[in-house]
Amino acid sequence: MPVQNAEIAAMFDQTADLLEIKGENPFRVRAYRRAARTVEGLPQSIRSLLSAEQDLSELPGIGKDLAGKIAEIVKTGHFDLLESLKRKMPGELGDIAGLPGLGPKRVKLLYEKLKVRSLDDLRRAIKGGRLRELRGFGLVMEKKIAKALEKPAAEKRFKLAEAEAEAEALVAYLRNGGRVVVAGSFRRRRDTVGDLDILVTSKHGPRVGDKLVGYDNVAEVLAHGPTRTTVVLRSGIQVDLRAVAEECYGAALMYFTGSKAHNIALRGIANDHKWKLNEYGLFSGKRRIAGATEEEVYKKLGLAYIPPEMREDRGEVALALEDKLPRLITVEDIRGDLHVHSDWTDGTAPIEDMAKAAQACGYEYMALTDHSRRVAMAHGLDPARVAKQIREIDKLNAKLKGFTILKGIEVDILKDGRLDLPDSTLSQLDVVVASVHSFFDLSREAQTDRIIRAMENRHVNIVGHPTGRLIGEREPYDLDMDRLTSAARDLNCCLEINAQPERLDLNDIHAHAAKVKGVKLAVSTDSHTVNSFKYIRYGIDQARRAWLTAEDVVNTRRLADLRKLIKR
DNA sequence: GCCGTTTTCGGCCCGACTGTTTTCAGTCG
Repeated sequence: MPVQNAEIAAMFDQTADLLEIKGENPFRVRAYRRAARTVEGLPQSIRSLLSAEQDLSELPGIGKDLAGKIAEIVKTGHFDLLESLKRKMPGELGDIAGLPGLGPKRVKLLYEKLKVRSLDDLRRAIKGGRLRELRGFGLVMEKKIAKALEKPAAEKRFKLAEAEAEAEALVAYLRNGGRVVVAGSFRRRRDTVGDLDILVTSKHGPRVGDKLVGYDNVAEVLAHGPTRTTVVLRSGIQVDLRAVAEECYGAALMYFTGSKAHNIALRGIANDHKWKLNEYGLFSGKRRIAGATEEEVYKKLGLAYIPPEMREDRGEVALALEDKLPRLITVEDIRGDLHVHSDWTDGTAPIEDMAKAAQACGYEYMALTDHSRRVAMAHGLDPARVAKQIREIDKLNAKLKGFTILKGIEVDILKDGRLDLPDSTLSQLDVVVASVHSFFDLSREAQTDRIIRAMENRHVNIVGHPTGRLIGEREPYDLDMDRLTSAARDLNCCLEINAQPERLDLNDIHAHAAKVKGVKLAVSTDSHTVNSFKYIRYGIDQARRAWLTAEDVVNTRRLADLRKLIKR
């Protein structure tokens, strides 16, 4: 089984954990972490880069040594350094370091003084009252750790849309005349959000922290200082509140938006100029030379303004230095939705209502793409009902002004890659979206073959929700994304970014990989109700994170151009 | 371990808060 990028990243992360506990040079530790992020965020698989004889040491944060180690892992499936570290100390030490209050130093102490090698060892040490006797530990910390062991912090990340609902309520509550803005991965529009980072500007900073502590939904207060307050809400989501003065707003917003790796890169640039960048501003000695707005700070650093969605240290800083950032797609660029259901199958509204809702979004067109017969639960259409629906759409189109309903289908991809409707039916349609709705657990090879075979049918214009994931509920099915995107390029078939908040599929990394290969994408809502068209912005969020421009997305085109573009 | 129009050696982001101390180390983001 070929090694995946994510597996290499995980090996590097674990290596970093163990090196850190061992007390290694912290910069060496950081190098492994940085490399893990680079590998993880790579648009292509390491395997394909190697077989194309690409020099891995050209990747950011990867030098000659790590390039060699990556090659070793791909070739052998093993990583010598990690394995020898694990021989010397238990691999689970990394898990222990994940507990609140426990970092590398204390874990090392636990291991050396109390022979704690596992979470169970730790439980026993606490029971025996041995923890509190260690230097740097105490009764309070012992209790905190015991509690965390008892109720393993559900390492939960929240869907962006869920976090948004929580954030909006909280922002409304905290509003105080100053600014209240949610930063962090929420502002970078990541598909899932681990915690809410809220920035407020106020002359009464400490009082805003007090107000947060008094919020109805607060379950626990983790920290509460004059400028920073951390709480956990009942839903389990953590909130970090930070108060700064107005003149620091821009620098603080950058600091709090992250990502951490992006911030480190910017601070490195500040360093090159003998300046210092922190959450209070950009400083030359003690003099603040920028900080009130983000634009000002980026400009002073010699960078173009980097949109939050790109701030992942995936090459955006280098592009900004050369003023070569892509112009990211916006919701306003979208001219139509190419994946829409009606009450003919599992949608809730008649075709006409869906069309009117789409038109109300300012769209020129939508493709009606109800399910095919195989998806029986949804009363999927057979050829006869498709024919009937086509006549219905013709009637509606004659009635509608300035709007076109495209005849379409979301045709089911069968287990062997054949389609659920005959070519004679598909050929009558304007837009064919082909999707997998069954047999999620095929082998990687079989699943990839299956979807490529479906794409080989020249009536197929778009592959719908290509990985099938449901965030937090169902893993993506096993796919060779490299082969899939190459096939999409060669066959001139589009891939979808499905904007349903629980799908967001393709994700940012895969969508970026597709773009890099020259594959066109469709950003669609998969709407089943008249109110779902608004989800388009979640799809656009991920498209922006994938660095897509309007050019990369087919449904930014006027209808005539769209027809030409998706024709095969 | 990475990286380089101030460097191939010597740097490597920066500050808040907590719990443990008696002036600060460790953790966290």
